[in-house]
Amino acid sequence: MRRNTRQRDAVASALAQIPGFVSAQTLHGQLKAQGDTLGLATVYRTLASLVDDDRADILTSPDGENLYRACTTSRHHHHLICRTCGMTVEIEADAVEQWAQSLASEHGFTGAHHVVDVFGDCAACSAQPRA
Amino acid sequence: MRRNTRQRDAVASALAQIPGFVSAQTLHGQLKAQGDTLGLATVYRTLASLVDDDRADILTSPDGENLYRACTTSRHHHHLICRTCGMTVEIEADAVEQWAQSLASEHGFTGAHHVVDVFGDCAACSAQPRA
DNA sequence: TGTCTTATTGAGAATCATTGTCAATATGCC
DNA sequence: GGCATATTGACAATGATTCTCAATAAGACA
Ligand SMILES: [Zn+2]
Ligand SMILES: [Zn+2]
Ligand SMILES: [Zn+2]
Ligand SMILES: [Zn+2]
Repeated sequence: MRRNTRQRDAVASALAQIPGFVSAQTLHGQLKAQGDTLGLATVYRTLASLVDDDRADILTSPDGENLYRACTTSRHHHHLICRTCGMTVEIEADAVEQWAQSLASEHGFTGAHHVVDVFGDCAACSAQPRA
Repeated sequence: MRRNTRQRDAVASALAQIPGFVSAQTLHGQLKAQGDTLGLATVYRTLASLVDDDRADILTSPDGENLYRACTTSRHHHHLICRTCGMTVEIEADAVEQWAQSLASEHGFTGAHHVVDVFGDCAACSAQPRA
């Protein structure tokens, strides 16, 4: 049974207030900065459980860090991510799901998962001069 | 200037003989097993330079490891990867390319790149009992 | 409300891929 | 051959993530 704890709420609500993806480390830092005291390991565990419950998204940044984001929907979806400001658009694309599914089965693969993310510069960031 | 060394050749040819993606660690292990002596750091550096020269592909596995593969084509493509044995199928899917492209432009994104990889267990590995 | 079971926490150690250090070595150009 | 320097390798260092395990607290139940 999953118990409700102060820490779990703190992590979930902190995550919900952040517009883009954050790392566990950063989230932990922000929580501590605002007075919440909780262990880093707890943040990792809580984020993992949120992902497990489809209440958060996870993705690996180009430099190998795991980033998390509160899900607005629990349905499977993909992302369009601004590599400059981190702004994220959630994407649902049945065509891609079906493509991935049939691709895997055509080649005899089972238990297929897929990673489909699009990175670019959003309209706002495209208009800015280089950072 | 880039110099040709025994180690670079060893890494490049070892990589070329492997059908799928391998980690730097694994490749280093195989090289040592076949008698080549070279440092792990050298394998990392050489693989990075191969990627830099577009002579190798790199991707990050679901568990955060960097995997490398000798490029057979310089054309843009995706992969269907066995998470057990690393066997890889190269995929070209214009539909996905167009989808990603139009998705990005619909949302005002510029300079879009995408990550599209499918992981699963290949037919051979699916037939095996659990490792 | 009090008790009990056990999920959860937290501080720090441990893991593990990857990168940095730097003296020793080897390559390409003359 | 000789030189400048790119490269190597053994090892330390980094850094994110996970593990350990005793202490704590959530929730069920009486
Ligand atoms: Zn942006
Ligand atoms: Zn999908
Ligand atoms: Zn396989
Ligand atoms: Zn593509």
